[in-house]
Amino acid sequence: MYDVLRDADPDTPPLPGCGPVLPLQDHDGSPLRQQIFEHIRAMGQVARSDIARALGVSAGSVTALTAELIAAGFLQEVEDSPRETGRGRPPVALSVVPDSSYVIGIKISDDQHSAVLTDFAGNMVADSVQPTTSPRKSVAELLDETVPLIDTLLAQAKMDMTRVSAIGIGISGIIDHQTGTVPWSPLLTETDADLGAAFADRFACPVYLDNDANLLTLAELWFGRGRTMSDFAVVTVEHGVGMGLVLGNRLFRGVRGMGLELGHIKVQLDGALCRCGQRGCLEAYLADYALAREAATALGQPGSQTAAAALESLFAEAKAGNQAARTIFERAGRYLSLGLSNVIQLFDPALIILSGERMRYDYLYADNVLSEMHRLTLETSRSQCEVALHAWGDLVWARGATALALSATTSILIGAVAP
Amino acid sequence: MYDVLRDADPDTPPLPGCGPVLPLQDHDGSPLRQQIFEHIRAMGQVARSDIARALGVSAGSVTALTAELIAAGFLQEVEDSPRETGRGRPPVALSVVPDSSYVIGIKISDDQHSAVLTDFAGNMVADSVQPTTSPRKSVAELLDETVPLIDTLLAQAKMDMTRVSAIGIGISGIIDHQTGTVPWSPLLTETDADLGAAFADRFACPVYLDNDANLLTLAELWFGRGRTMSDFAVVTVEHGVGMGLVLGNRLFRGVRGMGLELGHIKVQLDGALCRCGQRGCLEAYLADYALAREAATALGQPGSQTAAAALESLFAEAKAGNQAARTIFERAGRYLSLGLSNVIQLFDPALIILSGERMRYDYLYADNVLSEMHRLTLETSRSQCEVALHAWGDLVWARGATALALSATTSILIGAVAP
DNA sequence: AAATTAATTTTAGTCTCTGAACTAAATTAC
DNA sequence: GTAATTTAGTTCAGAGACTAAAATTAATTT
Repeated sequence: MYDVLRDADPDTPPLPGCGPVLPLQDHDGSPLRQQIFEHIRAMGQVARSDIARALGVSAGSVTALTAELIAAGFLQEVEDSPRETGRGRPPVALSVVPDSSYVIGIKISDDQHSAVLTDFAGNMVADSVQPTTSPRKSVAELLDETVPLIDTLLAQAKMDMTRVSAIGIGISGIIDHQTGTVPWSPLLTETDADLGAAFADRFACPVYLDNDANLLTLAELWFGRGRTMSDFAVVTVEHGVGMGLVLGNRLFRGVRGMGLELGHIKVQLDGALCRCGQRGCLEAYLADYALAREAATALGQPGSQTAAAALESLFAEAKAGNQAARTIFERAGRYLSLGLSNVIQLFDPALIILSGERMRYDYLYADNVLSEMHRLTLETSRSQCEVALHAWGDLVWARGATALALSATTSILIGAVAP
Repeated sequence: MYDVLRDADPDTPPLPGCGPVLPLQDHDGSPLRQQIFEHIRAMGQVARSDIARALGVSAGSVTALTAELIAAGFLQEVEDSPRETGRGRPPVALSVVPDSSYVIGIKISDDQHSAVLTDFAGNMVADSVQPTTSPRKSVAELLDETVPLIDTLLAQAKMDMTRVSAIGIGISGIIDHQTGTVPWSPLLTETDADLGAAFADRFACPVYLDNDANLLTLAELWFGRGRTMSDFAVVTVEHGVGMGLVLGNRLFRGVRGMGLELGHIKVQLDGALCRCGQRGCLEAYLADYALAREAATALGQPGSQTAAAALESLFAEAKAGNQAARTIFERAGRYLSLGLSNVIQLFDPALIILSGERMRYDYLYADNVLSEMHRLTLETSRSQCEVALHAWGDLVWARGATALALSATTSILIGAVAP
């Protein structure tokens, strides 16, 4: 019933290119030059005539604008002609010049930081991971920790910072994407930290910030299943319960940029205690610490072990047939159904992607969770919501951060190409 | 604590004009001609120079485009100059020619239909109400019932259909705004009724359809508090619990046009039975039939009376000090808090308007509902959500329907003005 | 080799909107 | 009362972004 996606799925050859494949419904804002560039990157390679047809613009415009982009070094003609079948003059495919620009994506975590270097065509060129000791630190300490991370990355690709156009950074907490500030994060000792500016200063490079859930959503939009969907939701269950939403190929960040806190919608009056201090939050029934708490009670496990370890042993117990352990997962599964059903009821997406690194607790992602979700949802026949499970490697977040940097960098660089 | 708005509030003189006052953030799509027209209508009357400043366009463009619109009969210069204070040449205000076009808004209900005639400047010119006997009928019967409704309306304004440019219709149920079809409605015997086409045929006029909650939201956006807010949510508690959302001055209808079913989000696993057949829906704790059901149980009232009557006597009992009646309202109030808190958590609006005709059960709209809502919400200091209570007359829905027709008609008529 | 087909390129506009110069109508300074 | 000052509105050449249609190029058929 679930549509399970894995990174190295052999039977689904990855689409060429990166970024959303479908055109924006509302693509008035961006000039045609940028639309053409983004279409070429999304398709991997396309001929001018196909671009004209796909975007519904005249061939003359495509010739003129691609000529500018070729002259500026962002596009190139592909030598070997891919299509030999046609009758008339063979099309000449265009593609993005990969090393016309690079971006770095960084994910800050409590136990390790990861980084990815991506070229302008969206190819992952290098990656590095750096363990960290203290989960919570000052901005200055964080900056110092990031230097070797980026050094390793650049050394791997035999590059230096001068060719990097932007850095995207993901960190959990309350993030103000607009200003690049962090009102609060569990990983920082400061509040209202001007993290974006601090990084921009240190690395002399534009910096873009966002939270985990949005990064994951961008990763789906740029590199995953979401590329062929212009509207979808992403739900992730990890330390907390997060959600992201894409509307018309664009990340929706909530009216004032702080919405989509799926983990803290209330699913029970006076319900279970959440780490946010309130009661009845969805997260309090579903996140790792919630299950670990129940494991400690039901199985008499010591409360001293980490949430991850408690969860592992709870999972093993359930697998071994322990009924109490199973009940814990089952209840969590029912609450997941309820949460997903509420997402469908409010946003009516055509697709929900359950994404993240730990999508592997069968009990949580069993078929009956899905059927319970549909049972809890008022759906007209035409609008059954599809649900896909996408287990990524641990570099997803950093890749999502490169998508963030890439999309911002693209409009700047391509917008600056003069006629 | 609540910001209570009433239609005839003496201390808040109504803003002139109609429609959103704030410009669209993303107003690339509409040509400048339409932007100028809509700005003039929103302001009631403005001088050309003010338009240029407000929209950030050159004065030359404003002169040229307004000249076209004046020639086409949509705009006029206002004779008496309103501002006498300035130094230089006095500005000449422009305003919409009210009778350049008219639209009709119709609300279909179970017990009565109402209609409003609005001129192109947004003024309500006439209204009529027609009782109906059977709550559920065929499209053909509905059409027949609508004829006298519209006849009365036109007679009142001494007009005929030839001057009406569009009809907006609101009906409860599952409405497909795009196609004008009604997959299901409690007021129709047919399913998948092509209601829009049927009306368009009968009245020889473009017809636009939408559901109650969206109409109410449009009424707020065009004529109410929402005019000065480009992003807000509307929540209404009537027969059911409805919700509407405005993002960037535009009505957000959910990804596929069927979302925002706030009444059917689940707030309790295996909770109270909802009329949709499922359990634990917010509506099952909050809508009139839910309260009436509890009233029947707690007060031993006969189940035979209407929900409205049961609710009235329950309210009277509560007012008189009946503890059981009070408890019913109190619990409903807590669930309202919970529902509002979930709206804030997911959408993060700056304002929620509690709107509708029956905003008068103090117990439901008491200050402690509001404080409970804030208590249930994770809010950073900068983003406290404001809540306003807006009690409209029973023509709100029909007025909202005129807004629907007006916005569609405007782009057609103004777009057709040739240079 | 000529006809046909399809992909680009060129060229001559069209549309929309801006910017700067110019006119119009009032107030204020002397 | 007249000139300087201010603000509103008008005119018009032209930039920028595209389009439409003719011209060119390069292959496939016949």
